[in-house]
Amino acid sequence: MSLKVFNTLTQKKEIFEPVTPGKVGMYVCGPTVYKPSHIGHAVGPVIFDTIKRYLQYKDYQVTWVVNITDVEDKLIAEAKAQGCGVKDLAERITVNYLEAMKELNVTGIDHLPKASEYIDGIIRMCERLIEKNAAYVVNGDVYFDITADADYGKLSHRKAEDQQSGTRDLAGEEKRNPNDFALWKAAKPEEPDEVKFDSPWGPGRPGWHIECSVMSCALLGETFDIHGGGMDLIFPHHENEIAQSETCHDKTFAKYWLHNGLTRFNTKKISKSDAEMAKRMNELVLGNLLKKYPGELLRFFILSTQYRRPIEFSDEELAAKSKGLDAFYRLFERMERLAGDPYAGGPTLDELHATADTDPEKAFVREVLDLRVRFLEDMDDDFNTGGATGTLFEMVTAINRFMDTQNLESGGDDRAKQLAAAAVQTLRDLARILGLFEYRPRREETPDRLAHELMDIMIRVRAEARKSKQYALSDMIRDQLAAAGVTLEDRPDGTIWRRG
RNA sequence: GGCGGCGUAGCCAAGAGGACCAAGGCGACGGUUUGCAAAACCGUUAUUCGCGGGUUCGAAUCCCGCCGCCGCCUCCA
Repeated sequence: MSLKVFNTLTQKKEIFEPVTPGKVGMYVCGPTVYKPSHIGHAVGPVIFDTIKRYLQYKDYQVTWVVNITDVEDKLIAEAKAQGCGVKDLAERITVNYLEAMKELNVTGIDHLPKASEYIDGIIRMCERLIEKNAAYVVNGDVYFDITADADYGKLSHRKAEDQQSGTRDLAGEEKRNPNDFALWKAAKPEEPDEVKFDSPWGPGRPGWHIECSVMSCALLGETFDIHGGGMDLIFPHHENEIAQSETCHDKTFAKYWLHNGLTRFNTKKISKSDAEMAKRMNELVLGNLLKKYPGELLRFFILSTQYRRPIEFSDEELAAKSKGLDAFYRLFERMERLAGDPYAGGPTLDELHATADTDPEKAFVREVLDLRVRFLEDMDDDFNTGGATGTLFEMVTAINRFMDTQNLESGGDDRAKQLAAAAVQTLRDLARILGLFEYRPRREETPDRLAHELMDIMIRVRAEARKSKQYALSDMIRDQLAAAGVTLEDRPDGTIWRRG
């Protein structure tokens, strides 16, 4: 099996072969840190974190870079509006972003370079492009001349002359071509000193695209494997990165371009600059969502579809996904009752494979192993996490069925239990690739000890009532607990309770 | 106007020429189990893949033409 990835550049699925065998460099455009991140910003990190996990599973050594753009027009405007420093604002929003990443179990980022820390490199790249006659200086601004790049437009598959010119006048008279873009912007007198950097062209700051070219080159080299980001970045951002990097180095910039679909809300793309959307942004800000929903649920929600598709965000859909996740948590709880540990260790399914002796055991092992193959085939097919999560559900059903038919709760033999535990391990090994079920379920906050003791008493009293067939009483207890948000389950090995 | 994406059951979502009279999840409805529930399991819920043509022995999958939704072309993950 070989991994195939959809490359925006060629618009085809291609077999993945890294530039250097065994190693993968991956760069993903991160946030401009001027306002708190919303759910749409989580999609990229979650999917690329999963991609990194899968590449590591396939034994690649992966270096993942996510940039932080901390010098930019919007930051300056927002800092002014808030009456704080640009740097102060950037740091605050960055911390907020990283907290959300942690909750989403995005753990794979190796480098988080900030544009403000690469000013020297940015200036050097500008100089190099000017030397190569691919850039020109006008009144302290430096522009890239797109006619210097014969391939310009190859990523977004568009020709500059076919484009409708923007409604906004971008001081176009300074530029030779309307599509030329700023590599360096001269400082304006009213801007704060902290965003004025010295350069050969006078004080100023980097244009929007160049920091990615410089930082990716510094950390991953002139050519690297995967460049990712949201679909909305294809043009002009990524197109311009390619133009300046390839013109500067005369080398391929990134081999594979992966773009995730955009998140919608009421069928429209989530955007901070959309007025209607801005009104409801509180519902979409990651910090708020994470107070309402576990990070694992948001991650699962994002991964339950193929990353190139748009995702429609809604509370209803999240509630449905949450029900789905519960099936996994219940299986782990069931395992815990059987083995004392939801994530019980022991021999793996591969080790037990040869020793399964009865037909049901053999069929069970076979089924789980086949599902593992399907999971990996799905992941090999352009990281089809939607299909992969489907096989995980099928695994849950297979394991539950095996537990049922082998009567594991009312005795059952030890080797059947061992097989069930090994199957749960297999399930978790795969889920780990998706960044799921790595930790003990946290779906309900730990109730205090008193609650536990009271529930124990309640359950014992109800058991007595049931023993003497006083069902009216036992049902009353159950109904009233249900009304209080506690569900009882009478199982062969005793009654358990849970919230919700 | 140019470029790109999407349209599969009530909802979400895999499948991208034959193993598909289309995975899986949520929901709904039956059944097993249970004192009754809950949970779990089993079954039913798309003879059909936006619409119309075409290519092919064969199409949800390829081609052409429509229709609808969305994105980019201006800051955006």
